[in-house]
Amino acid sequence: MEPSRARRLRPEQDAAAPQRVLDAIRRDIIFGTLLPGVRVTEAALATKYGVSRVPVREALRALEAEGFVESKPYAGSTVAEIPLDDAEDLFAVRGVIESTIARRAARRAAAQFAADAPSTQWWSARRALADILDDGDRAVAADALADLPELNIRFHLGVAELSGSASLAALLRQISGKIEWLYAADVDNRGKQSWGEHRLIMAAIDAGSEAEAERLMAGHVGSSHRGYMERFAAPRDADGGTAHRG
Amino acid sequence: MEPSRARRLRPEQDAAAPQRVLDAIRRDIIFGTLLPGVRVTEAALATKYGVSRVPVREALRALEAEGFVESKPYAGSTVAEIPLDDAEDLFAVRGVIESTIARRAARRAAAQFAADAPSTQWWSARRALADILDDGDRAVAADALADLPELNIRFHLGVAELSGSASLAALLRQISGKIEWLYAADVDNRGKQSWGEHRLIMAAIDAGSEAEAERLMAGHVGSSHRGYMERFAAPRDADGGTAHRG
DNA sequence: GTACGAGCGATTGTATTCAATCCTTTCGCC
DNA sequence: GGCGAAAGGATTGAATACAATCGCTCGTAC
Repeated sequence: MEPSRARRLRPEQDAAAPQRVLDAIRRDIIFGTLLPGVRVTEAALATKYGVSRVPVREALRALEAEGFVESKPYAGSTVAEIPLDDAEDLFAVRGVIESTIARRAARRAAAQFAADAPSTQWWSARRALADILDDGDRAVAADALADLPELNIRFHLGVAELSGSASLAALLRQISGKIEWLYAADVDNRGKQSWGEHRLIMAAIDAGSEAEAERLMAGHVGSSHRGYMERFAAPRDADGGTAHRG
Repeated sequence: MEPSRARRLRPEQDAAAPQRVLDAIRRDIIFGTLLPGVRVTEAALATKYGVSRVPVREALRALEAEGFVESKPYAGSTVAEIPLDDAEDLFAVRGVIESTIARRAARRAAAQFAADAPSTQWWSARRALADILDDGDRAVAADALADLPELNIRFHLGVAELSGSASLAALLRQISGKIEWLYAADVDNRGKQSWGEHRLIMAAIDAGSEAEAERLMAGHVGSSHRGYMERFAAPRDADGGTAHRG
């Protein structure tokens, strides 16, 4: 299972190269290494990550679907603008998706405990969530706030996994990148408090309380929403218009 | 330009081959030509559509992101099951996305009419919607219900275009395939009535009535939801379980 | 007769190669 | 001196070639 480094004498066949490149580029965009408007060429990325252009192409297509880059035929790709205008909509939709996910997860947890033998898949997802919660607590204790955006999105995706709804999980995955983007911009403000709410949500899911899990998740997302808007949207609220990208 | 039947002296650079292949495969899945569980190989698809494996790979990746196929490394892709279990969630999320889109579209329409010169982009989107509405009316009049699923999704995507929210449009595009899938399964039942509601929504948007547009769109999606569930989910409701795919 | 393992065919993942298109620069003309 | 058009370089899109992996079948041992 593990890619031993001794085995890599010639292969270069990772079978995960596109995913690795995708994560790396997205990370660079989210944390500001790649600034909006910058043009990215396939050849440069291929050289940077030590692969050929084919995996890079797949990664760029995925990033385009996620809204991180914009491409035109034969004209290349550029990094998209930070979606400030869309933040309001994004939070609204995210609230519904995540609330539904939380309800589903609680229902499924109850079903798993009722059954004689919980499914292996469910258990491994639950264990992964426990680890994520511990890692996040350690990061908070050590003031390592830079680690929180990734842990945050992994927690939410983990809950989606636990919910068992493939459609909802795919949808959340679709917008997870932008959520992380917005989260990273506000992590120094609300990061610690926000992380603390995760254990309450987890407890409600474990208890099988559908309504409680849904309510807590809605509140969790709503708080992030308000915090973000107060910090970033307030100055632009007066003119009532959108500030950039027409 | 045209793919001559002579030998491929020149490789025919379409620059749109992946999109064409993507639409074709998705269409085959939606309309039942490709049945769930069937294994699809890249080579076969490449031969069928007269392209190489590279564009086929891109199309398969996109289909995977949309949830139409499932892939494992080195193990190939299979057509996913019809998402009956997820239909409930899908309709719920879709309701929020489309309601928000309708509200946004009405707001933007009012802004366009208030300005001296509406933007070219807005006008072309509005014109396209008018054509779609006419085409749909003709299809209904001619009892050509098979045309409605595609026209339906084009109408809703067109409204998203009109809303000006790139995030919401991308999100709707993400689930549009499955919406069309569900719609096609129920078009003989609710197709005509459902189509008639589109002009009411369009009128509310043109009038700039945000609340009205949102209300109508929520009702429109909600009706589809109820109709679909009454037809497909009711028989399975008694046993309280999910029937397939765990 | 059944279970286990090695060999083989089939299929995917990536690299390399070549054609088509776009963008920039420069040359010619007004 | 300014403007327009064509040529060249740069970059993307697709096809072909090759390496790595998986699933299946056949053979063998128990």
